[in-house]
Amino acid sequence: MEKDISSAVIRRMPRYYRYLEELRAEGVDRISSGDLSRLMNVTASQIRQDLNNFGGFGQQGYGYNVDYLHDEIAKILGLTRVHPVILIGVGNLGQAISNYVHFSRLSFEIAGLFDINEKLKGREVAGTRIRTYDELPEFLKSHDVDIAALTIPKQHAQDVADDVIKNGVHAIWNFTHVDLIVPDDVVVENVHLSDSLMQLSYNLTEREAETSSDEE
Amino acid sequence: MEKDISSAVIRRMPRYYRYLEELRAEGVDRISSGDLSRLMNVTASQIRQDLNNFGGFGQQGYGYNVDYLHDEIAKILGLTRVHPVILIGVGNLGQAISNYVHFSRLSFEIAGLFDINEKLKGREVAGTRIRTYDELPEFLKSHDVDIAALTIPKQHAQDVADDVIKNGVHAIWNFTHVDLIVPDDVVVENVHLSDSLMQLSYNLTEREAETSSDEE
DNA sequence: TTCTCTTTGTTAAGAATTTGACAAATGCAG
DNA sequence: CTGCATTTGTCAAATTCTTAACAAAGAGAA
Repeated sequence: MEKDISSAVIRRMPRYYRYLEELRAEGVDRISSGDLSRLMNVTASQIRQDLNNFGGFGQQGYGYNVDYLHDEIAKILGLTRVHPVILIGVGNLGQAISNYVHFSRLSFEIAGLFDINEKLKGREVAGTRIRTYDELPEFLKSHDVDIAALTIPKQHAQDVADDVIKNGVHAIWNFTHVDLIVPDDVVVENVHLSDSLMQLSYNLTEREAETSSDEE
Repeated sequence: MEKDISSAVIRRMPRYYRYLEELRAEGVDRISSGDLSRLMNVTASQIRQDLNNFGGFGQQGYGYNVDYLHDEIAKILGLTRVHPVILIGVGNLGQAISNYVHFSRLSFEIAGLFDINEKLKGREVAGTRIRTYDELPEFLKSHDVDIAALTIPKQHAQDVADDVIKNGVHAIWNFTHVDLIVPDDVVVENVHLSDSLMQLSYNLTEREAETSSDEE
């Protein structure tokens, strides 16, 4: 692409996409940045600025065509093709994520499930049978895999990351509570549930402090 | 507290906390912002700046005492008391989250589990029996609940949020794919898995574009 | 104790992000 | 077809966030 887009912008794109899906489902066929800004609770200026990083999708005096903008954002986000995902660690969270990926109408599909626990071998989750971890290298040689989701204890996280990277995976969806060290050409997206919960705890604690001191 | 702390700072605090836990577990008893910066891959300046929002926890010529700083951050994040959590929607994800909260060594405990599905009634997850959704108001009257985790289909999200708020809950951990509309005195923390996956997809797509064009 | 080295807290500069403003383009009513 | 109303794309100002720099404080060696 052209320029480097700021990560602040990228973080907001999926949200735009969600709202456009919603609007499309409701049969709305055009929307102005002003209306969208009221809906999403952001400034209209930010919406226009964000979208213009990728091109002029709107039209003066008209606004944005919902279908068109939706599809353009899908292209931007790389959702126009299906991304095969493997998931490693089929515990509670792993199963939940597998089902989530499997059933969501997103552009991702479960290509394989792996677990260190031999007892799980052969069992099916989200329509896919579980393989043992030692089948992983072989599997990655014969299958095109875009993303590895890591839902394993943090002790193994870095080792498993190293393994999948060594076998050609370039994107990791990391649910473990550690920050992975990876080469420059590998992208990592963290879902740190504990961090999220701690932030909530902070905000809750703040709220209580404010409420009790009767506000300023 | 004193001033309003920027949300950029708050987002980073749980990460500091994680690293301090790790250091403490390793028996390290002091650390300088410089060493921590190398470990965490952020600037030392940012670490000092961030911490100083809350007070001077370090000492010139010495650095920070790991135990002390750990405990101070725990206080800041509101982790020094146990937060009772109810969870609504005991599907795959709900069970995973329940177990996660139950087994993690964090300051949160599952106080109740609720599901609309009558068939689940009485079953146990993470050591807690599942109640039906209509027991919720009664339950909230007799129990002190800090946080409601929502792991339900997005169609019900806003209604359920309204219900728990009406019954006195002030913090929502939202796993649904919609943005909730809540009063000013209610805090919401979103875990939007789909957004996260889309960001990963974007970064992966970008990476591929860069690689194929042989870089600049 | 004294001197040197380390390291913080803090101020200020620099960078990035967000918001505001408006000219130019287009829609739409009459 | 004309003219007013709408709305974008973009430039500039304002704000927020990050990094750099350094004086002051204390650690630790001799």
